Amino acid sequence: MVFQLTSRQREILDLLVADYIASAAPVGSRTIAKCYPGRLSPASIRNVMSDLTDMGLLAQPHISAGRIPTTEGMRYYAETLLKRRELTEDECTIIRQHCDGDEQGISAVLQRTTRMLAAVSHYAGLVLTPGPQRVLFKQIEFIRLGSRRLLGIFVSQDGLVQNRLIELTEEMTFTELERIANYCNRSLTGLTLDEAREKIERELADERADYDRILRRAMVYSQQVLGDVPAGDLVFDGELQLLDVPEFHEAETFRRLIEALEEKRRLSDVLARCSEAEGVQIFIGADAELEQLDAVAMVGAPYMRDGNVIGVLGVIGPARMDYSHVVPIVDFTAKVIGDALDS
Amino acid sequence: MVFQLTSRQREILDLLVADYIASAAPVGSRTIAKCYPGRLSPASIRNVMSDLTDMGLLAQPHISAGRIPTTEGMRYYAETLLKRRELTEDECTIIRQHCDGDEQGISAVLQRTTRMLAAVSHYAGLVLTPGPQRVLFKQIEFIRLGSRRLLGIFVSQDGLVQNRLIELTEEMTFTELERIANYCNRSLTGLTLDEAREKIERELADERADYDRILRRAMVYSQQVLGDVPAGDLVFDGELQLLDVPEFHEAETFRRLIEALEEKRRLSDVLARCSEAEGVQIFIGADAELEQLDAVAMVGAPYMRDGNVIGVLGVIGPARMDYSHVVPIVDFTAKVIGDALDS
DNA sequence: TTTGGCACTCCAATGTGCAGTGTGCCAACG
DNA sequence: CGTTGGCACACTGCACATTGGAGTGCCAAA
Repeated sequence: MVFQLTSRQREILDLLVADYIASAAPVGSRTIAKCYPGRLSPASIRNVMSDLTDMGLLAQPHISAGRIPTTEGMRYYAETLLKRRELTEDECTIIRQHCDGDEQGISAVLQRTTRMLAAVSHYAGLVLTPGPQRVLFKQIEFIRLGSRRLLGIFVSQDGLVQNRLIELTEEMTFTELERIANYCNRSLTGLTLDEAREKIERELADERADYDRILRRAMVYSQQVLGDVPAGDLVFDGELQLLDVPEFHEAETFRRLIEALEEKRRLSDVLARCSEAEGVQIFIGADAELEQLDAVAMVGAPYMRDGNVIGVLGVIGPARMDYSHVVPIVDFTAKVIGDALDS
Repeated sequence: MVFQLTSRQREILDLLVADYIASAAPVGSRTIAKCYPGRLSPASIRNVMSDLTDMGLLAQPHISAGRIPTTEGMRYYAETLLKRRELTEDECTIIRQHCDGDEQGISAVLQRTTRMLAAVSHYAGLVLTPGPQRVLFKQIEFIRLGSRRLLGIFVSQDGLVQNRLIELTEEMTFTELERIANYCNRSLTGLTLDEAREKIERELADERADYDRILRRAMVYSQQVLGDVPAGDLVFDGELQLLDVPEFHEAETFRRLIEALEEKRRLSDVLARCSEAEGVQIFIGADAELEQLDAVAMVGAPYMRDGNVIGVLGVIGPARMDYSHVVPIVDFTAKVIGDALDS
């Protein structure tokens, strides 16, 4: 829905939302009048507020209370009125420090980023790690742990490491293992995880490949290793900080929120939508297709490696979030992460 | 402190605590009288309760309310009066299923165990993984990721796998790497992690070892890999279930609890005490040296491998916990885990 | 179009009364 | 002497009424 608002309506909506974000309480006409630059009387402001209510941008909790923005109103605010605050030097430094990959692989970097997002925003931080379409196969190796045990190790191009124990039905010599690893590496290098899995499927289905018992093993083992890679995982941190937010003070509300977040499947859909867009996106309430979570909002941005979107990061908090603060944080973090990951 | 109670006093304390555990509310004399086998009048029971109050085993929230057990009273109950419930067949099966190592290494098993403990007890489950004195070195390997990058992989005897990326200052050939790995494995096998680290320290300090540049590298690299092993880590699960407990309903209380749990250092001390004892231990309130956590209790038991205690597992919940249920769960789980880990 | 005034609505805080539950003490009982 | 019933008293929790404050909507005047 597109709204055509007069400049006065916009101004008042802006002031009202700003006040609501700070106070979490319904805002009355007098409050607005006090800080209105044009010195309008409360009565005039009431008229405007009444119009905005009719349009569905504001609502009253009860007949004689102040107004609070509806989800629609918040969205209009976020899309049209929001003024970004500049980040301080300190904040930039903190973000850069935490995202700086100290060469310990992408998952460690992303984990630290999640924590940093939570700390800087004071809400919950989240990061969606690259999905199987994005993870690039680099190398697979097999280490003998005993006569009948293997450790399979997968390394992605960004340093994601995954290992899996494999129980053998028959012994394998060192040279056989070497041959297996070589074969896998030769035929899978450069593929995405999805493509690699598919290729393995095909080779296993292909009867002719049966001619070499060893190569067949190679496929079976790498299938096991690759099957375990938790690609597209959703990492959270700082959920506890949401307890400080009045909206989630009550045990039951907080619990429902956390449980909804745990249900990662659905959240992933939202994040997928986010990764198609460019730059920061704001999802508010029902927008996010998270039923019963209309008090919740998410600020997310895709992050890239070498020009391709590979994941999403962001912040989850109350719909009444301090967007002017959070948006630049998320935006900047996504950029920094991208730079850190670029090869 | 040792209390000498008459059998009547014991009986009444038992009934009172049992009722309090079920109701979470102060218990009056009439309530006790109703289910008292010897058919005493409320007045007589009041006398006994008054005595128990003087002894510090019971307390009154206010002058004319029922009694609730003090921490001291709970401890007496746990140590002297507690009758274990037998586990049902179902519960045994569930526990066995979840502890059954499907050969994916000790950390996966312990993680699943934590979750299971939380699910079965309806409180928070916790597991302290083996510390550096307990983890046995089995193998270390180095994989070339590029001309100047290594992946170091450490495998413990129980299948704990740890990997670390290592940035090289100069190239290494495949054979050099092989020599390094062989040297490490030869000199460290069978040691505990602590011993291995110490030995590496010593060799590095020893100037004579300088005669071989390669062997010196071996020590430096393995030091990096072993340094990363998160030994003695504390794993939690099901904290959210504590929100259902009336004691932790309020945001602030719950928050403090979780924060105290996160402060793992102090908790580890308690767990260390637990691992020195044999069988299930119950820590209630200040007992646990966790200030401001007098409403909290922990039921813990050490678990063993091949006869040696290597870690602790247990349940954290309200002091008013259903011990008769939780104690056998923790006890049985520790035994099952021990069996699963025995080689 | 803007403004001040006024009646009206509703919430939140406060006070009051009352029923319920529990204690402590005492005198009586076996 | 331990046990019991009775009684005065204490405190909570709930329902209910009262009040002050904040806010709206509408209207008439500027």
